[in-house]
Amino acid sequence: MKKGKEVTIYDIASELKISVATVSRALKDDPVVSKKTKKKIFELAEKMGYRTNHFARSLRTQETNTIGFMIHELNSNFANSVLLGVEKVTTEAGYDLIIAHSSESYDKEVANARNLFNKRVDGLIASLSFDTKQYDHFKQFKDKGVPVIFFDRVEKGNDNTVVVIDNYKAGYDATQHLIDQGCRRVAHITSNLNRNVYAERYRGYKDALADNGLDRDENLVLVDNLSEKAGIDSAHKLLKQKRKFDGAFITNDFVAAAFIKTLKENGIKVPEDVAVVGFNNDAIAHLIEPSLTTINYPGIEMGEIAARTLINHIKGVSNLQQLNTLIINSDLIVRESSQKKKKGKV
Amino acid sequence: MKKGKEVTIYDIASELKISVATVSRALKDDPVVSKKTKKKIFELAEKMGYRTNHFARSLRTQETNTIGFMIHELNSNFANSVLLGVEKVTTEAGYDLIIAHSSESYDKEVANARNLFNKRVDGLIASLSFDTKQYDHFKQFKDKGVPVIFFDRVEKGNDNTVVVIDNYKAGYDATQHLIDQGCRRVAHITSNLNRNVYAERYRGYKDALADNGLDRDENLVLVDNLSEKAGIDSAHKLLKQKRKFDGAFITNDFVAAAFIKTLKENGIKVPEDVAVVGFNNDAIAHLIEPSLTTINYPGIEMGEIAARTLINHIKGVSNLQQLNTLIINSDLIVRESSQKKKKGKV
DNA sequence: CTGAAAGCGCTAACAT
DNA sequence: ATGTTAGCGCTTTCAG
Repeated sequence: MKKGKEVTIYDIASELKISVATVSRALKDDPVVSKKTKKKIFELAEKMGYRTNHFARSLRTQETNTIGFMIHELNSNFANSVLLGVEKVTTEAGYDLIIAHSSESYDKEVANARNLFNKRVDGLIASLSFDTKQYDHFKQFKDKGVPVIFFDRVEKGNDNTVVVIDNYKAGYDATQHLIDQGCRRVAHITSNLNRNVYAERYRGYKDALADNGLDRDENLVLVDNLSEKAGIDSAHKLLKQKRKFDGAFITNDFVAAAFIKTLKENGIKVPEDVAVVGFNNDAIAHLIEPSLTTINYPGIEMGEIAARTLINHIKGVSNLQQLNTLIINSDLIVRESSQKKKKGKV
Repeated sequence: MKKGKEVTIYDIASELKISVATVSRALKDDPVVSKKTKKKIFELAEKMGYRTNHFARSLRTQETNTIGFMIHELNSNFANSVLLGVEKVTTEAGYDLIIAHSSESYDKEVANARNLFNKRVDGLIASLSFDTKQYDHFKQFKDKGVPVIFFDRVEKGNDNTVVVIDNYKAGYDATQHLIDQGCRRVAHITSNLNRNVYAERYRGYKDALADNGLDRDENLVLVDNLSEKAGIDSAHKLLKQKRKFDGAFITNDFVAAAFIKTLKENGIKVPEDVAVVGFNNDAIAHLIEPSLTTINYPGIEMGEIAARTLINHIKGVSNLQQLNTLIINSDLIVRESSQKKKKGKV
């Protein structure tokens, strides 16, 4: 950027003895320009090493061709899957992506929102951090007419467009499956219940127990931070309780892996003594022993859908106002860790 | 961006009855502007909801404040760690990051390079894809004076600045460790030997064998694509060979996990029958059983160093020409999967 | 189908 | 310490 002169449309125009307007039009493939002049222009542009100046263009058009991606953290399989999906779609559509992650901090999330706002993204795809309870920092986008799509961790009870899975159903199915396997005291290890995803899964868990006439024991519900340590600690806590538990629905595969490992180290057999269901279907799920029953959470798909929906809205192909909630399929994948009854490999 | 008028420095200037130049200077915190006027300007800017127009600025200054990040793929732990490190540093320094991944394809890599070049990134951080054998697509950056730093998969034999670990040493240490544990026939599962990382690890492997007076059997060296399937297939291939093997140095933890799982399914004990060393120290390494001995490959650190070095160069604090190779520490982490002799948990 | 010219918002000489 | 002004490269009316 510093050395050497950049070729501009003026250089091309004067070389070809035509006007910059024509060059500008030709470069955008405007049908109003004749094939002949277009050809000349393209060839010379290529030859001279011309590259469009996106700043000049954005300055003029007031469009940035940039999409902001706000995520609670960047170091999980799920987060990366979503990013992968988003990146795929935005790249294909010719948009740049600015990534900002909050490390689960509300303050950082606010700062990121401000930054992306100042960078004038054309649209925003966001997942909330753990402790976000206020949503004023998204208002500036709405005020300016910048579309926002939430995914996974979404702001509930508002007219936002959100892309989610049916977390209630997933929680219900996971718990029901454990009950079907003969579990009567099912623990639930989850995270901040202010976030829709965990709240909904918890609700599914509770309803499944109730629907099967099982008592619920709040001592079996542990809220932690989805770290590996959380899995280890939770296992220890549950093992210390007098009343035994025979199943666990854990809202994250990594936590589940650490949990199972800890159980095994303490002589508890999985699934014989305790059946376990995880969440996400991370790659780790089928590599540990026993392989982990889990809920498939298709991050790539979620990212693709969020990005595609946003871009369609930006381009005016569709309208976000018309749709509020996009629900992506998620399924229970049964592997060894939960099969008390019919044992089998997957 | 579309609705509502944006506030510009002209609005602030006319409101305050001063010149735009002063406003511009004040906003950049230029010491030449008096404290008093600065204060007035900041307050009004805040009140009016002013936000700098980065396009106008970039158009003027010819600086984009953007850094390009080219990576071979985005779906590995290592890749994400590097991204995390890069993102941290660039964000702190006020740079935007444009991410482009090649999915291990040379053609895509070329296209990405072109795109980032056209977007006029101020600098580039890149890791090469599998089959990249030609490097012309990086020439355009050098010609324009845009600094490029390679990491991990680097272009060798050139005067590029590269950030790497000592792959030779890592390969040597891993192999030596297996030999120390009593292994005599050590397999090596690796990937495309055109890439420096795998070539160097292989060289370390060979030298360690030689230095210990062990024969090398090329049938024990398998080149594959780092997929999970590669781990499974490799295990089957090795098991089919008449001559037994008693150790394996595998250039990727995920492959190693699948490899070990396959061995176990075939009644082979790890580490008793076959000792295994992986590479990367992914989270999975200590969650599988037996826990996996591996080489710690600090991706976050690598990303941070690459980004910091690049930015220092851009800002003129230091000069890339002066340094060619930055080597990051990596160590062997001994866990259960390799300990034939003294068993112990980690 | 092509051209002339204004202007997007900012910065940096060059004045004062 | 502050002001004037040209110009970064592009798009887009408006005219022809």
